[in-house]
Amino acid sequence: MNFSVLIIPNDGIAVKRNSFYNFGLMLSNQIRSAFIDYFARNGHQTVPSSSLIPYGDKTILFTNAGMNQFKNLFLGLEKRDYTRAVTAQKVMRVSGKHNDLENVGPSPRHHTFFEMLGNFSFGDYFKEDAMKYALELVTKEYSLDMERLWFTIYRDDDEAEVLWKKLGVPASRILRFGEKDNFWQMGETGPCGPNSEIHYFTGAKKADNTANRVNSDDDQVTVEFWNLVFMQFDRDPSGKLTPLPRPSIDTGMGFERMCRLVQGTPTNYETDLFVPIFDRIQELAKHSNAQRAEDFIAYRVVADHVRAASFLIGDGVLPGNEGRNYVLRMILRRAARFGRKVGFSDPFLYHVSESVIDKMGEHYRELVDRRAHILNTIHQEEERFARTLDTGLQRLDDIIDELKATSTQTASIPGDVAFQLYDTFGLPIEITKDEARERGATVDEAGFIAARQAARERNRGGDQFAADYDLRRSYGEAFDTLKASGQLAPTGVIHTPYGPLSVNTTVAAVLRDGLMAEHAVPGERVEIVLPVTPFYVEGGGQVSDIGQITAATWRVIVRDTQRPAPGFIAHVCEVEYGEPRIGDACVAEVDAGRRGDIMRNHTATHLLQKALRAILGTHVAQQGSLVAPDRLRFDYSHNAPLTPEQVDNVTAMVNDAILANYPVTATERPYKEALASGAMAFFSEKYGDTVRVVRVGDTAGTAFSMELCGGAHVRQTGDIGSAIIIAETAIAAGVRRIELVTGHGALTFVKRQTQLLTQAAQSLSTTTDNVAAQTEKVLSTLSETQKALERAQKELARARFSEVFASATMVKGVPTLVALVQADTIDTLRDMTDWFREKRPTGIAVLGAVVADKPALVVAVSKDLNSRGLDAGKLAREIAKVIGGSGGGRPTLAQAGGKDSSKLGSALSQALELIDAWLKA
RNA sequence: GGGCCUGUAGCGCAGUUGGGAGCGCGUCUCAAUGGCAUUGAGAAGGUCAGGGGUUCGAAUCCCCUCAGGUCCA
Repeated sequence: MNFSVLIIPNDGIAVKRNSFYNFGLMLSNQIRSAFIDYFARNGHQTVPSSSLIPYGDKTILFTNAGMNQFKNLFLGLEKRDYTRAVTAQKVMRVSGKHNDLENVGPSPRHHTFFEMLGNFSFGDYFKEDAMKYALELVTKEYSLDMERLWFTIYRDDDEAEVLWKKLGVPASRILRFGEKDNFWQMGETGPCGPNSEIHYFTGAKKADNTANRVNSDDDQVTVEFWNLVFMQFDRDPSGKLTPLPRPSIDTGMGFERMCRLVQGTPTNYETDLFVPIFDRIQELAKHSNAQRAEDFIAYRVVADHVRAASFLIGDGVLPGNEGRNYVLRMILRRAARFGRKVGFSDPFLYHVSESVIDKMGEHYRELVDRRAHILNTIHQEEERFARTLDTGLQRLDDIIDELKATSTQTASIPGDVAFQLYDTFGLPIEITKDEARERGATVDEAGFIAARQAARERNRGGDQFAADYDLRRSYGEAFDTLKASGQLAPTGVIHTPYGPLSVNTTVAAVLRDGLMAEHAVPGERVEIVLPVTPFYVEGGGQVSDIGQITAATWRVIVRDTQRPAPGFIAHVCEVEYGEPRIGDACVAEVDAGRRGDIMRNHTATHLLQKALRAILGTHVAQQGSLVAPDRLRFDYSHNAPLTPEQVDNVTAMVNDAILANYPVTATERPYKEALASGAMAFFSEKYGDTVRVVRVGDTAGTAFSMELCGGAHVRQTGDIGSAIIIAETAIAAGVRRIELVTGHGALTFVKRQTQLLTQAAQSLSTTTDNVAAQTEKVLSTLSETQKALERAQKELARARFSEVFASATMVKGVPTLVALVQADTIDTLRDMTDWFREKRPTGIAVLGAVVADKPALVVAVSKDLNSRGLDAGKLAREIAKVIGGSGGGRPTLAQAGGKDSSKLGSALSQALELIDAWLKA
């Protein structure tokens, strides 16, 4: 190890400032597990980190806090069988009030990706216990010094002060701050409350351990590391706070900071989370220790960004040009850029990623499971960036050449040009500057910044997520009311999508835009809630069921099925006749034919995925899927088009599985056990503690396919009938899409293809077997005939031209041909002027013809006559006026067109007059 | 979601107030050589991404769509 420890002298307060390599301090993995174990011992359910891609939450780009996955619990929309939880949560923050990408690197404490340790109480314990746990963990487990701790509380939260004191915190260490620092809220409305932050003094001199360093942004001697949020109010749209019946706890501890504090390092980057990554970079760069110290900013940027990229890709994000895909591309390119700065010229980030996977893979298994995919994706993006730089630099070189050619002074690249290179061609300004410097040119940086500012202002977009929360809130209220009144079971709607497709039940509620209504009238669009429903709700790519609900006096058509909150299912209906009312007995029936088609396609999706992995390799991972009645669409990671053979092989494997008529079974199992048995789980899907495993294959032996899936499937693969791939396309870099039809869809497809083939055969007067050969024959005959025709037309035109050529005259000693000819195309006219030129190298030809019912003129003037002021373009323009059109062209050859064919003759005679007049002058 | 750039022969590309679709590489044929490398001559190959509009006339100007690139939210 070539890591040297920064020893800071201390003047007497107990402090640990040791290298973890030398003194066996806690390593990051131990620091993480100490947190989790501590809360697990205290009755908390250990919940795995959720994906960085937020599930079912369109208001955020990335998971940005530990509480994200519990949002519905805090909002009261969801219940789980535990009331205390502890997590180590993967978190991404790229932009926001406290975070700017530009800070990452220079700043000792900003990261894009980091981990958030948190304990949560959902209406279980509150302030006092949360504080007690926090203090005990920090002082006993992490052995931080009580003398160095500071506690901030919200201005009005007297209770917090009393409780901290009760736990032994001196009053002098409890500081009060306002909303900005110590009041937390999820959004404009909803749960909120005061919080209390714990800070730690890291300085060496006792005299510096003062209150004014707490929450001082420019001084990181005293750092905040844990925020305890006391969720105790609900804020309504008017801003009024009402106490929550069951207050909750949400805490977040910055893991990297805690590692820094426990390991006593000057910044997060000297902890064992980053040092192995730095070592790898140094090894790859072949840097000396001095170079490594010199380039610390680049090391930090590369390490941070590769960490973030590895985790993002591990959670299913691919580099792209919008949303979170763009963020991934941006950080990868920023890392590559900093890499170039310190001497890397070839792709290297994917090698750095190896060290990230090695370091973090023990806790985050997805990194190890998707190692090849992660490394591959990073490598590809590095190469793509290299190509972008190549074309950008080429363009820049051309610009510099031009500047140098047009000016004798030092070439200066205008700001807007530099900005265009960046904005349009992706060439970073730093690289533009470097290249310019090497070529002895400068860049107008102020102009660049101004251009970028102007572009930002142009680009102001609109807000999108406004109404979402209010709507969710009204559904939540309706849901609570229905459960309270007993119209729905305490767990919500009983969902039976895998059972019989028709059930007898009663209407629990009629909703209009999420609000409770008494009844509905014919033609109206409402949502009907039933205590039990067989309707499938869109999920896992499978579309919602449609169908009907019928009662003695009314019937509604179910157009869609939605789940506004977990356990709450609404049927979007159109009233056909009668007036549905709450309490009416009714029969809910799923459109069974359509559902059958959907199930065939869903099971076929599993077979397809298995076949693709078998034939293309295990890097094939689902990127998205649509299971509709008429077809299925399957997007997966793979970086090349399938060859026809591969398509054949995949089709054969899927159909063999269908013909094998494997049974399809679904079982509920604990998540971990399911994974251990080899079931495939997907990126960005959210799974509960128990999962449904869909297995295709005989009960004995290895399964053909096994996936976690909540969808509806056929009972035997034979039910699928047959499967046909109808399209194989690219949808993004590294992602391909297959469309496939089964059952009725396959029949329809084959029928259509057969019809087309039969029609083609009939048109060709041959049998279907001979269509290909016959087509080839007809095409070659056609092409020969066309050529023969062209030759004949040309000969005819030549013959006509010979006649016309005889009428050529001498005007003022210049051979001149002005004539009305027969020609089928303008090209023929032009050919004729060429033939004239062959015979009379010096001369003028003006030919007119009626082409496609319109008058056309071609004027040819030999080059030597141009110098005498004769211009074909001018002449064409002039005489075109006569036929009601206009024309133009080059000085030697021009053409004109018009509308009035009857005037062609007079146009030609005018041409003769003009030529005569011009030659005279 | 918005801005900008690009889309022309199998591949890489040029195409200038709108007026004759080209270049290089590759492919095929013939010839020189005993054969290959090579050289020479010739040929094939194009819905100018797609659709609509303006114009006598559109690869070129305008609008829409699609695909790729790129920046921003």
